[in-house]
Amino acid sequence: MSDSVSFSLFDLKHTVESGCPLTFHGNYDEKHNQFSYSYDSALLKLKYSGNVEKGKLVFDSKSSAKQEITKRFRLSDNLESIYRKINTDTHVDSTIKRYRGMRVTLNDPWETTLCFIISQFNNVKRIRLIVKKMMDVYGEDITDDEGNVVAKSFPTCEDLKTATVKEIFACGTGFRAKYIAHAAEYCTNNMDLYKLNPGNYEKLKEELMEIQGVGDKVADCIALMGYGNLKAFPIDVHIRRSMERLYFKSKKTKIRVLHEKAEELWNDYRGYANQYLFHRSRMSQA
DNA sequence: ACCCAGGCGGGCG
DNA sequence: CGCCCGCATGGG
Repeated sequence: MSDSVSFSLFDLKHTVESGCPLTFHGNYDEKHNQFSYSYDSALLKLKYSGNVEKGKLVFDSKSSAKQEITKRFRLSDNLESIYRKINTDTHVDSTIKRYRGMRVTLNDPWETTLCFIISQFNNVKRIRLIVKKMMDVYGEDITDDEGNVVAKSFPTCEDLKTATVKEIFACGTGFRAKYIAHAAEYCTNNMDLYKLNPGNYEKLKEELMEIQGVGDKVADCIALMGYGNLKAFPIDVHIRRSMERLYFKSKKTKIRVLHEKAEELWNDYRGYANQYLFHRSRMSQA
């Protein structure tokens, strides 16, 4: 038995290939327009039908799946309205047209934290490799009706809290291993990520930065993709280059000034502007 | 071979 | 404070 969620304006491909946590832990099949990822001890398989303007996601019936999908892909966001708010210049305009329907995703806070600690000084392809390895080693088996292992769950911070730095290093995490071990321990014993206030941008970011290995940029990634705070604006090399070229005559500009500019231009929706600018920059580089 | 990748913490001035 | 450096690893 199957169920579905209808949407207007949603691009599955660019959304799941945007470098969000789903990119790292899920699997996208472009040929069949399908995406699968582990959720709630099961493998959730989505089939995309229709087009970017109007269509539906079809999946095997499960009580909480509909709610999960709507929430995860932020299908309740009014994208047209957000586009109007961030469309400040011709570069943004052409970017939102090119990747029309791409949505910011809302992911589990711990999963987002782990993914973006791994992301530092790294590239998307290798982040995915490392995350998959971590899932393989520390995740729990997800089985089908016959008992075959069809996937692994994403490891919780508790799943990781007893892991040694050496073991985590063996997953290919490199110098980030000590950060991951600390984060798992800290988020299990000292900070409950699920009790932070998603709406208070400054406070949220400040609290996230108490975790070793979480700095300004990673905290913004977690605030945006783990808590859904659209004021968050992660500044990485791609964003930095794009903004310096577009708004600062290609001059080297301080991170603080770039944050101020993003707030001035896109205000409460700068996280969405970030997603589009980042994606365009990364795509055109590849 | 060389360069870069969704940066970070630590150390120094 | 701000700046500079080292850091694991694999793909172009």
